[in-house]
Amino acid sequence: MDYKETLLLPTTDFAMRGNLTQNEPIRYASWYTNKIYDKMKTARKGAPSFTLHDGPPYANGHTHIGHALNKVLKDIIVKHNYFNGKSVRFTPGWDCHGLPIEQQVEKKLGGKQKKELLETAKIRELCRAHAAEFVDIQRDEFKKLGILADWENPYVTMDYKFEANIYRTLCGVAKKGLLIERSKPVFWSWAERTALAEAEVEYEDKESHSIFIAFELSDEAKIKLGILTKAALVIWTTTPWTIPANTGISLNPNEEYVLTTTGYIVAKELLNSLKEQHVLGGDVAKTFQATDFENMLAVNPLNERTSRIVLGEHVLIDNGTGCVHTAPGHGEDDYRVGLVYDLEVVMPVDETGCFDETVVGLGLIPHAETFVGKHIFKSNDEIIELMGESVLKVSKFTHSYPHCWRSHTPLIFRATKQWFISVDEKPLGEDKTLREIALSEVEKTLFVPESGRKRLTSMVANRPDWCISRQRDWGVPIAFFRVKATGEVLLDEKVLNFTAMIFEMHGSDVWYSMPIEELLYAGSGYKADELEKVTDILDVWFDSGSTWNAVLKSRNYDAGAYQADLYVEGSDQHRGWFQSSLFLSAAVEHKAPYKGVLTHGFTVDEKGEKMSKSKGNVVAPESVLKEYGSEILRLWVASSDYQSDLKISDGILKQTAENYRKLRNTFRFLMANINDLESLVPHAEMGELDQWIVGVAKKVFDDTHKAFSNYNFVHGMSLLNNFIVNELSGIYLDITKDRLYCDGANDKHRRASQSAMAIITKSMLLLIAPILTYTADEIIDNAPAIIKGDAKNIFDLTYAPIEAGESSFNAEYMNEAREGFYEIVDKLKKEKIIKSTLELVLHTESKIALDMNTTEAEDWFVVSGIFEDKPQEEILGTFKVNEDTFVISKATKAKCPRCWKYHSENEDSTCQRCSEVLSA
RNA sequence: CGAAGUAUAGCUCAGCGGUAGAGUAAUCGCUUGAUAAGCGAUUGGUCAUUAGUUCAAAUCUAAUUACUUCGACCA
Repeated sequence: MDYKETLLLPTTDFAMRGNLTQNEPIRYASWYTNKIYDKMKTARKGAPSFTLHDGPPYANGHTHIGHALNKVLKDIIVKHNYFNGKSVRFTPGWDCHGLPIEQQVEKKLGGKQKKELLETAKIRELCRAHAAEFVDIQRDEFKKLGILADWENPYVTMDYKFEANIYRTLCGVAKKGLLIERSKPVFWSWAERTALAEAEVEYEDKESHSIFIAFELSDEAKIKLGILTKAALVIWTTTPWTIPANTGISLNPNEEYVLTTTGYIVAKELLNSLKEQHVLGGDVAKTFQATDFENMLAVNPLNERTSRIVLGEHVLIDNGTGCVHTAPGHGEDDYRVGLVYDLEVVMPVDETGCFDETVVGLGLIPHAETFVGKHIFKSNDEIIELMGESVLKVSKFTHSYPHCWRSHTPLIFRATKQWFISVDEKPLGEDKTLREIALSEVEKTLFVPESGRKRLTSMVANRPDWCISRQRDWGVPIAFFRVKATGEVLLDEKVLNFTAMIFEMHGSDVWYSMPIEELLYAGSGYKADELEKVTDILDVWFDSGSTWNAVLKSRNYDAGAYQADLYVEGSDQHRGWFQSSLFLSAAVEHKAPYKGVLTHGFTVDEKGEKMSKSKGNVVAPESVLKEYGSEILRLWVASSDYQSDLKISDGILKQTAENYRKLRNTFRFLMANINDLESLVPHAEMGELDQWIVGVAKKVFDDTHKAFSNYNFVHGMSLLNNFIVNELSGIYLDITKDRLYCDGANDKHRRASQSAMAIITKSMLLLIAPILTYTADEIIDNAPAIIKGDAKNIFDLTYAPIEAGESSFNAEYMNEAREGFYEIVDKLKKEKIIKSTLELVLHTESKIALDMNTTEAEDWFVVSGIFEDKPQEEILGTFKVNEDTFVISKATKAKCPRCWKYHSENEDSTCQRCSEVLSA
């Protein structure tokens, strides 16, 4: 007789294989059509809230694996909070303005010349369309990852209302008195008449002058230094045309400088080299520290203007003279040191690269009138000539020099009027500066990992004023009116409010298309023809830095609360979004926009190297979805340590897929085993092993849950995985098979073990639901009522910790016994002495083993008996636990044909238990 | 060049002063009543390198190397 039919074998419709690549898109589509995100909001109405504020990716190009990591991580965190009963919001966003899009559009148009033929308004229209296209593309790509968010109402920084709110944030900063206008040098192409970005600069060879010039110390300085002779600092430069704009000379604060017998001052280190070059002669007359010269004055030999001696770490002593010509209007380092010493920014060059009236007004060059309108590069020789004997040496040489990438003409550094947010001013009504507010807010913020705090702190502490203006087309305009006559900017609140209102209705593009009179409200009292528009746009960091205001504080989105609970971005955003958001929020609201900041590393290949097309190690999200499915990608995110860089490769994904199968199959087996369970057996009535596994599960799930709540998913997943492999699947699910399959359906042992499994299944299901949401939802589709209740899908459920009572089971001892037993069993099997452990019985003096319920103890070892007396049969092996000996021998009874335990009187008849079950 | 982070078995990660751990992969075996599954056993590491502190270092300190990120018209 075949007894298989009389057993209660596991049954379920939940497939062993997920077939994820096929099935995920179907389920995801149903989530979106059934508006699951909205239902999640309804389900947690009135519950405590959790706001994760999404940082906007740039709406250009397809998403890569780094985007996928970022959004999946956010999704896991949001869902973890949701499944723990919180009311969650996740409004995704996109950054839409900025140069890269402008450049893409330019490329499509076929070059800058063609672009310049178009009106700014038309260019902006094309940029807008480009960004909109990629918002759609990226949104679809994110949705394929199973991310639940308000995809219908994302925030898009080019939306009219959004642009208006960026502008309002700017006005808010201005209202606090933190907005200032100041000159700052930028890369400038005089041929193209435009500022350039670093990426638009190419280095090419150029022939330049090499010129040494002596700046005589002022008489006052000489007196202070006790110098009676001629004494001139010698500077070296390759750009004679910047000498008119000289306002300082920089020395290295850590160097010694010498006065020569011939009356020149240079760095001691460089004296010999300068003598060899025949720049100057003589010997050391006197030695000084650089600091001796600080704030003293020298005289510019070209125009007799004074030049302040300052100290700067940027001064190198590997060439030149150690005395660096400093013109804050024409150099980045010069500008910075100039800020420290408050040097005057002189900038007498117009946008075409010619000297302007300034040279006359300030008397920068003798006979200045002849230089007005003259190109700077054509003025070099004349300027050198005008300095006469102060020029110690002139030569020419070829070096690598920045050039414009389009016109291939040499660039210059040119100071232009820019808008800054002053970091060291106090916002109106506050007694701390913006920087101090930001720093104290960083202290209050939660950082994951903690090292982010230090990183952000040092960046906030050291950053200069924030230059927020850009000379570009595609951005939110710094929409201020300037009075033509005075240059003064109108910050009239009513004017600003009206502009914001117009932007809200028509978008900020109208700044370019509408005439001034229409941009002013009726009855403003200002005359349009006396005003001009500021045409600069805002740095895109200002856009994203405003999202706390435009998204969380405005009522335009259902996006959660300001301050957000958490910001989650890559570690590069310490200098980006975390900082721009912090400063704007601190400026206007005097607090950080976030309570917590979580950063993750970058995705790299298996060797830890960054992905690049040329290396061929790029893992595209699309190919992962096609090969493995989004669940595998999500599990990869959860099982990787995101605090440092995340390695991904095909091999790593294969391993992740294996782990997924283990998880999936464990759930399948659990469900299959409890499919006929209708009510739970109380904990006190469970067997020792059931109580034990429930207790272990409780501990593990509590720890896992805690790890997840601390955003430590790697650790949680590893705890969970260990439990599943070792205790649950490895032991408990194996040793309870006899009672589940062979006992009567309603046998108490069977029902108790099923109850333990049901308790574990439900808790574990909700634990992994934030990560493997697709799978959890599929499980609910196939789950018995004892798990499912009246839930329609996984989103109807909430995680609850296991409530476990006492367990008397001595797990440590019994585990050791089990290991000792299986070592011997392995040998017996390899020697073909036995095929199954059920052929064996144990004899022991162990109180712990003997005190257990006999069936429970047999099942623990999967043997057919445990006895106190000595074996009659041949001893097959012995092992010890502590001082207790266990002896293994063959069972004396016959194999029951139904349950395979050696409990029968003969091989043809079933054992007593099975006989009873069969006759019932 | 400067700042920050990371480095433990082929892979993913624990351990963070007291004799190197788990899972996975690999190898071998059992099982066909979880079966494109399950169970067991075995192999595998100078804890990046070097030098210190200490009775004792994977763990603390310093330097070095490799990789990654950041270093303002660029998201």
